[in-house]
Amino acid sequence: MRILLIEDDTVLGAAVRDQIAADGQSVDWVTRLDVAGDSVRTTAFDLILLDLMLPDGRGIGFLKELRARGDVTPVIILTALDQVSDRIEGLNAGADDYLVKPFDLAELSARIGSVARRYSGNPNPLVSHGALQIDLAARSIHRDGKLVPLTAREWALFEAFLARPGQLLSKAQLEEKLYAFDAEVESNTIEVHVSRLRKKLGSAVIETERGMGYRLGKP
Amino acid sequence: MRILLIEDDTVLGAAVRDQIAADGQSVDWVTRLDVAGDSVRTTAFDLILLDLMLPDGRGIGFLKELRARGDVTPVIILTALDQVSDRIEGLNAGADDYLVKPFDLAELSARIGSVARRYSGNPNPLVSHGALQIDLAARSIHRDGKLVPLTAREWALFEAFLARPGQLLSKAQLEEKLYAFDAEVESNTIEVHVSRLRKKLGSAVIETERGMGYRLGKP
DNA sequence: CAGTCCCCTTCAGGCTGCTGTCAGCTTAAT
DNA sequence: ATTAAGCTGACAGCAGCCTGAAGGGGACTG
Repeated sequence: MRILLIEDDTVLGAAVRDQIAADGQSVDWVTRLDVAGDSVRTTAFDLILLDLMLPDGRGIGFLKELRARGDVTPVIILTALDQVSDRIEGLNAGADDYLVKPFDLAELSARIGSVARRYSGNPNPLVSHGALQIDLAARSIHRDGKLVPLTAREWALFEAFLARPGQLLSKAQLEEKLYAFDAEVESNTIEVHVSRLRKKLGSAVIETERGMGYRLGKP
Repeated sequence: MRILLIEDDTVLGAAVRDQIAADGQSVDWVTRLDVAGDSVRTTAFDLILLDLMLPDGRGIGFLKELRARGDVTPVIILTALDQVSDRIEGLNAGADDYLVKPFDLAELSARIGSVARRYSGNPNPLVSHGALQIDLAARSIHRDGKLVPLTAREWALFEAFLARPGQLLSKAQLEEKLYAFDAEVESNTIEVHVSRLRKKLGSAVIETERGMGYRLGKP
């Protein structure tokens, strides 16, 4: 597991680094937020330990920025005792846990293990298709890392395409998928939903075969 | 949990008592050390909140005496003396934690929970989700540091979401979780419980996917 | 055993926003 | 150029969802 330690206190920093190393994890230790910013952009860490009082700014801002970019790397805040509001603010800003200085190194290990375990839970299998990442179990689609919410009908339609990638599907077939036998649709409903899907997922995702039907485009 | 509050300041004492009561704990409030001495001899408390400056002596002495008798009830010191020497003396005398006046009541709740946890065996791992801090083992949730009591059904429901954060869960799936196979629910029970959860935990916690189900919102 | 309290379920009314429909426009094929 | 086929903005209706209120029932107390 790769851990980023952001801490300007050299004594505490060294102690934490050694403790983590003793646990068999690898540590990158930086003492400034700007350096940390570079690190998280170039390396995918599994966990970030963040001190709140640093020479070049407050850690809260760093954390908020991180989350604003959509980064969900777990963060444990290390904070001194008298920063009550900071701690609450930290958790609200998206921290996963906090430790109050001075903390026990064994407790640090425990917290790291806890967070790691929480996040190593088997994630759902992801299907990639071009810029789209599809989590079938969660029914979520990310486009360029951003969540794209689909409505029920849109999902049903998109699922039909995903089930037969590259295969031509006539409107009649699609209607059959979307509407249990009995229901009747007498208009261009499929066209409308395809249009809505393309607007959300990108126009290249579904291709039109004039007179024949639709098919899922190549990634 | 039974808590003994030893504090001679009537304003602060009342505030602390109310806060603890709001957290669902029971409080005994005394203003003198001799009364406190009687209390600890007749009642088994789970936690003692101890002011250091009292009309009939210093709290440190009381604490030392307590420990000398082999009493290991956790003690949190409340002190206006923001002095390192006092803190150290308090901790050396056997205190488990301390709060410097004026302190945040939410912080007090958190500390109480923390101490309680420490003495209930290992510290339980805390899961943070936005403004929520969730103790899965203790089945307790703190929102902005304040305890939010959940009923059995509410917890079962919330747990289902926590198990698969971000994943879409249909009402059918949730019903399966809440009601062992046999039971039948023929109404909008899930909706009602979701509604109650949102009222307690914040409306953004659970998101509705119309026609498909619910999912745990992003922190 | 009566009394009390609180949780759970059910129901009903109100609201939201998805969905199907249509009209007018664009594109492709002949 | 003509025509068929597909695209898309707009909109009304309604299914699905939310929530306050009420009643039943279980657990606890005196």
